[in-house]
Amino acid sequence: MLFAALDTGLQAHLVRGATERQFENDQIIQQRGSAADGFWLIEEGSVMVGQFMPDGEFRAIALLGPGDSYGELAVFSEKPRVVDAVSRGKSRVRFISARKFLDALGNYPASMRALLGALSYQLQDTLALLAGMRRGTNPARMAELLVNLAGEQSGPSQVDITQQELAELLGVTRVTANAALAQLQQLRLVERGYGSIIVRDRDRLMQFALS
Amino acid sequence: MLFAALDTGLQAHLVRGATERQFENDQIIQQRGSAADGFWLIEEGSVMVGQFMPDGEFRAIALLGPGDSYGELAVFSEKPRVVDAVSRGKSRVRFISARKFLDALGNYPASMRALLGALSYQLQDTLALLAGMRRGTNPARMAELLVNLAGEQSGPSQVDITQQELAELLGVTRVTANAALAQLQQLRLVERGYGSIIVRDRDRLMQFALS
DNA sequence: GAAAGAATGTCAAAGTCTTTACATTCCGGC
DNA sequence: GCCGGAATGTAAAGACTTTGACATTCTTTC
Repeated sequence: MLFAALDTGLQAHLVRGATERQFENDQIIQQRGSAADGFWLIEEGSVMVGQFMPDGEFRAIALLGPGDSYGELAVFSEKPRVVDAVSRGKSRVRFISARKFLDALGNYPASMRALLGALSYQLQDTLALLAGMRRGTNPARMAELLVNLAGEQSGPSQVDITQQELAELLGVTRVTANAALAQLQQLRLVERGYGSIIVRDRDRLMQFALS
Repeated sequence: MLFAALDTGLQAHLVRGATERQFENDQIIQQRGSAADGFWLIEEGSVMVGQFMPDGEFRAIALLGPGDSYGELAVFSEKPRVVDAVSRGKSRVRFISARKFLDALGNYPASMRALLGALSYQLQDTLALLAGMRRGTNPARMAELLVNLAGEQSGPSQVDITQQELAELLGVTRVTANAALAQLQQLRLVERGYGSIIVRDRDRLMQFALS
């Protein structure tokens, strides 16, 4: 995330001057097409970023949690926002205004360089994702997604997410997501729960994703 | 492209100090995983950027032409390159070394800010593409691709590209690409040629892509 | 603890894409 | 002008995904 790339002094300065806001479940935080007057920093809860299609379908891009930021891109590019953001459950976020941010950034040239690096890294990552998108079977893509969601720890861990949300992140239907999970469960890599997935063996799951 | 975002004085300075190189058809210009010691600026010909999959299949990401640059991302992020680049026909490119570039960039703070903007814009664009690409029928995705390739002019225009290359850009087989083109042709939106596609009506094609 | 809502499990039909294969058409070089 | 390689056109079988539908299980809320 980009906010994390900033100088810690700058981070603290921005957080101090930022207003806090709360959002309820399914409440829309930012809408596609709106002007970019700032960006958000998640303090508590989680936010789903994606696009609502004309037919009402939601295509998710990322699931963000505490410490993650979003909406900076539109600030830098000075273009309207291209994604919608929806609160997932209750969430508490800080809004950092564009003007304040850009003004302060001028005093931290090193952070500007760091931002360039972080942005480039993320674009590289996204381009690689774009190329590899249709590669691999659905269970393999699901495995990769779960590895990312499970985080760093190598032991068993629980990911609180519905199959519908997993399907939206993969861009498939719930039926397909369920079938993929069933296959991973048969291999004893994960276990399906109600509103959660337990990752039994992160290492083997990652290996499966690459096959 | 990012190079175009730089100050014209800086552009000229970089081009002067850059070595020129020629590549033959299908020659590999940069390989995934290699270190980023600089970036390329296309002067003549065109370059296909993408990834070679383990099974030898090529998954294309973008088709670049004269004036376009690539390879800057790895320079900024200081990570290995994530994409392969292959010359399409003969091409002439300039190699701009990373050290020279980063040194010079320090003297142009405004260009640094412009780069942030350009990078953000491109990441926004790619993210939107990622969300949109995941679904939509193949003819619609083909229509969108052709609109991008055809460029700005609204009259009929010819795109010199094979169906195999179009298929690689979409991530489908040639059979599917051909079927999609056939459907677009039936609607009189495009015309299939030998090694080229004629875009008959760019506006209606764009409209079709969004349906 | 009963009811309502949310989430999961499953099935079958319909549609789409890939794979494999082969025929045809176009273009450049001799 | 002919020939060979490159590119396109097409067909059929098989695999996978979506759609629509319905049953079941789990959780929360009165």
